[in-house]
Amino acid sequence: MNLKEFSNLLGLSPTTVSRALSGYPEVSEKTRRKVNEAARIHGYQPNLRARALALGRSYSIGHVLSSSNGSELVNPIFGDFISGAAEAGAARGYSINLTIAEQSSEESVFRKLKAQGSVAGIILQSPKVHDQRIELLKELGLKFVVHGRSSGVSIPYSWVDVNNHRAFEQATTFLAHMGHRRIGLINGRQDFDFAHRRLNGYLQALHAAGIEPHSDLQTSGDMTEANGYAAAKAMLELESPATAFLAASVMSAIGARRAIHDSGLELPGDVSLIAYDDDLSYLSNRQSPPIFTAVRSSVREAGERAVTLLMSQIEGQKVRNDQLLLETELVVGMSTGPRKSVR
Amino acid sequence: MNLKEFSNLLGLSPTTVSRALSGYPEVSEKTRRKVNEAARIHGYQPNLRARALALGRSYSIGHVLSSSNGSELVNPIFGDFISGAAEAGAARGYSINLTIAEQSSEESVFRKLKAQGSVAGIILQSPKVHDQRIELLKELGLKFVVHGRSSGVSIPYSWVDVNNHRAFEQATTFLAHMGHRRIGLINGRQDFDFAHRRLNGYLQALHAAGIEPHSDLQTSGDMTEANGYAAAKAMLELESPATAFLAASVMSAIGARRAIHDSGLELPGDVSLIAYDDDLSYLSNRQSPPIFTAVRSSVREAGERAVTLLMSQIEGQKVRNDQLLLETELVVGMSTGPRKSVR
DNA sequence: AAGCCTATTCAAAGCGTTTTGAATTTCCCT
DNA sequence: AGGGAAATTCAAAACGCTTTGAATAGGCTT
Repeated sequence: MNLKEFSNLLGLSPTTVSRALSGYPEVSEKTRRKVNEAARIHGYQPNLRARALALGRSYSIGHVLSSSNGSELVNPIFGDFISGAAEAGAARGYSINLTIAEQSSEESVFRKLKAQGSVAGIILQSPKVHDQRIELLKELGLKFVVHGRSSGVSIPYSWVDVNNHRAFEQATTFLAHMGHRRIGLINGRQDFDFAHRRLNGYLQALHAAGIEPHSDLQTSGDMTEANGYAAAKAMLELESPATAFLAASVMSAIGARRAIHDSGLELPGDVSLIAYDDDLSYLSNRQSPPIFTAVRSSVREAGERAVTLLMSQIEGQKVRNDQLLLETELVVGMSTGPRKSVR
Repeated sequence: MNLKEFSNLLGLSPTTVSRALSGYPEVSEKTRRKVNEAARIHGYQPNLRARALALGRSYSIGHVLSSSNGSELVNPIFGDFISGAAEAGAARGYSINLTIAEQSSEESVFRKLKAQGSVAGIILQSPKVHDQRIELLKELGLKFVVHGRSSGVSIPYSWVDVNNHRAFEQATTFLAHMGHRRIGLINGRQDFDFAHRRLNGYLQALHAAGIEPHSDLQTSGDMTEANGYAAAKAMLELESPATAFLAASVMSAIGARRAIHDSGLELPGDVSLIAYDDDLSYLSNRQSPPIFTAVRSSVREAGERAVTLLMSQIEGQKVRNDQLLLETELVVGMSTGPRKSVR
């Protein structure tokens, strides 16, 4: 059923019906009630495609997954992030439009999104260091919010990020205070901006504690269980092995834990371990006490915040460059303890 | 730039230009080349909203996440599944339209999707036993494919599913052949159909091996690390403890592994463990030998297959009820071994 | 070169909304 | 009762595309 049919049914003009449904003031209370009632009964809903065309805007938020020739891994935080984003969007009648693109064709996908007018705005996730996409989106005039920041990009843009620097500085300091001096960093991939910032936080804390950084004690790679295992294993087999670890995700922490057990060591008796905890719903570290001592920030919340920021940009008239820095919370769990004196 | 402007630029009518771009035969090769060239140069792309309206159909595939009052966990397989789905969709110019709804309002979301004509079809995930949504979608006349099946739904519908029954039967039999008779099942939530089928496969294998099932050795719950831990822990503390486990996901298997270590036992020396492996990209069990012995089927592939099936339903004229049963592969890894004679 | 058929191109209508500007109704005051 | 302002309602245009049915150009045949 379309608007014309529906308004005929009521003996009203399409104009009035449309206005009644959209809550415009120039329609009498009586007819508004009548219209709403009838809409409910007959199940009439304006066709979204026509509406989008007439209004010249779309009610969806774009998100482009990058597949980089199929080999790249799906971001483990994607599910929680997008669920938060979808929730915040749904509250204002927006849905998420998901596309996938190889890295090489990502630019053309953005251009297409712009030309086709299929999205009202875009959420950009996991930016690299000096991420090209930010400049591209600005240039295209698309509204967007970045989840994370990109060092080296100088133009202003909206973002929501966690204070990764501070989180890792704090975690490192915590370990140093417990007497650890051989602290292994199991970081995410170096080309991602957040990993870059985490490394800096780690280094700064080491410096403050008067500890010499060692390249043997720093690795980076995909945040998988397997990589966490391999990294920790290697650092435990050093001549002067690590006595504590800092893992960039609970997943790598789990791998590190396996390496520790495999080496016949105990957690936290022999070795300490702090994880960065995205508070993923399927990987909860919220029991009390938490399994892992962790610096925690909910990625689901970040998704909500990012979309909320995007909304205000879409619905407001002028381009804004809002920025939101979320702080992590240090939760002490069962994976850290003082350094064993003898080893 | 819109079609009218663009065609003026070329000195052609909108009709011809539109046809040239869509590859219709009644336009000369020469003008087609000219049009395509110009489109490339000026970056013209037909507005998708207008196109969708004119064509009366949309180029997106709906997926409704259920949030059930915020407490429900994001499905851990969601990321990989949707990435596969998006990839298969992108190949044919479709994108994924993501909405979130509380369980109570899910029905109205589907109705809205239908009335607003915003999607060409729907992917339904993780059906419950006797899932109401299937009948609803049929009734609404929406095209859809279910990832999984729903026992108790008798009307025909399209689905892509893994042979969960056979997978768990096979895994259980494998353990039984190694001498295990106290095999603990750490299952997913019982209301999900797949968990139901897995239980049946497990029971059937026990029966075939002449092993009496025991309710102490069967748990079900969210497939998290924490639940895997708790379940395994409890089964190891029984008077006559489990000597082997069957975990419904790698995540719960990781929890079970922690429980095993916590109890001072060795894997696979003292206890064996088989996981159901969705082949998630961030939770890879693909090293050789694999960490866990597992029954494996890629959920990413399932996403691709589901969308492919949906496409043929959308683009074909008649409603089809295609069904695709994927088999799992048993991979032997480092977590299983013969039952220890003494214990 | 005229005539006819086919290959191209075009003008206009339609998709289902929203919105502008005009027309109508209602209400109140004198 | 008549007039004017305010409150409602309406007809028609617009959004940017696709497609129908008509018109024109082009190519062959005689």
